[in-house]
Amino acid sequence: MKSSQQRLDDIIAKLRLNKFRITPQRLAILKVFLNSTEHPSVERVYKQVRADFPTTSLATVYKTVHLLKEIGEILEIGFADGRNRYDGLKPYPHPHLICMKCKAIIDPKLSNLDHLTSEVEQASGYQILSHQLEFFGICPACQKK
Amino acid sequence: MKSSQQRLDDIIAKLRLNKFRITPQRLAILKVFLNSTEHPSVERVYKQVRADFPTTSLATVYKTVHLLKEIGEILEIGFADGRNRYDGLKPYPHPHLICMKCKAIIDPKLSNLDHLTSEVEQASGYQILSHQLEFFGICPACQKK
DNA sequence: TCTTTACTAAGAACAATTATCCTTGAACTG
DNA sequence: CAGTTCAAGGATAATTGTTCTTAGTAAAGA
Repeated sequence: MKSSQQRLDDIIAKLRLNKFRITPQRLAILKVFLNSTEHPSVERVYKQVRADFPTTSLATVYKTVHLLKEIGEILEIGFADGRNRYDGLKPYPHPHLICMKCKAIIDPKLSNLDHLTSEVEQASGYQILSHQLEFFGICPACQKK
Repeated sequence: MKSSQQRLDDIIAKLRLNKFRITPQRLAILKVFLNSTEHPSVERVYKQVRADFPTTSLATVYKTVHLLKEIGEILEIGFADGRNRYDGLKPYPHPHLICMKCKAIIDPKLSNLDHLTSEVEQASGYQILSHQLEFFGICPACQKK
């Protein structure tokens, strides 16, 4: 497991390489992602960043999220109602387990899905580039209520 | 495989049973779903229904979609950008294969996923109620271009 | 028939996201 | 270390997909 600091440095290098500027806002947003295990929403990131940079605008957060998504350093977890969430720790396709009550999102351990992907690829003729797998349920804490 | 007519009758019976009225608009919307293999969007359904009922409002389509979702007769396929699509032919969780270029959605053949679900359920303590699995790629037709 | 209730249409309202427009500042140049 | 330049930020308007509100209509029950 790469350290968070190492990862941050790598991303900064990648941004520089692609001629994107390293601004304090971008750094602040990036750090929120690299230190969150709870798959934050844009709103959540915005609030967190505002704590340190009170003048940051929501548009900047959206732009940065878009940028980070673009260079493949965060993963978007899409929802039907538009309340998207993001994963900055494992920015590659992997399953998520979502509590329908408290909206908590965790990463379940699960044997890998590569064989499924190639099964589908073979049968369909599609060239598969990515996938998304979500389980919806009730977490242990919410079950007790 | 149940016939489309049989399925329509069943849904009508279910609506009646739950004291929902059978209106011409609802029938028209329902028929669009039962005759579409292409996983239509709300907009698509709206256009189709307008052909027969030119005064129907978009809100009615949304409401009916919501209702049908509620009683479990259509499946919502959620997208991060809000362009949701629906499946009225197989209203239970099953994988989808989506072309990132032309947005076509098909149902790939795939061995079942129940073991995955129970694997996750065991490991996490969550009570899993549903899941969603999508593969993103390029369809054979779009690959040629 | 009268009454009640559910439903529809239309447009307003909403929330998440994106675009616009002007200003600022990161990073390259000399 | 300035000076310059263009990408990025801030504020806010616009857009998009969806839901709510209101008033009118039609169906079912008394």
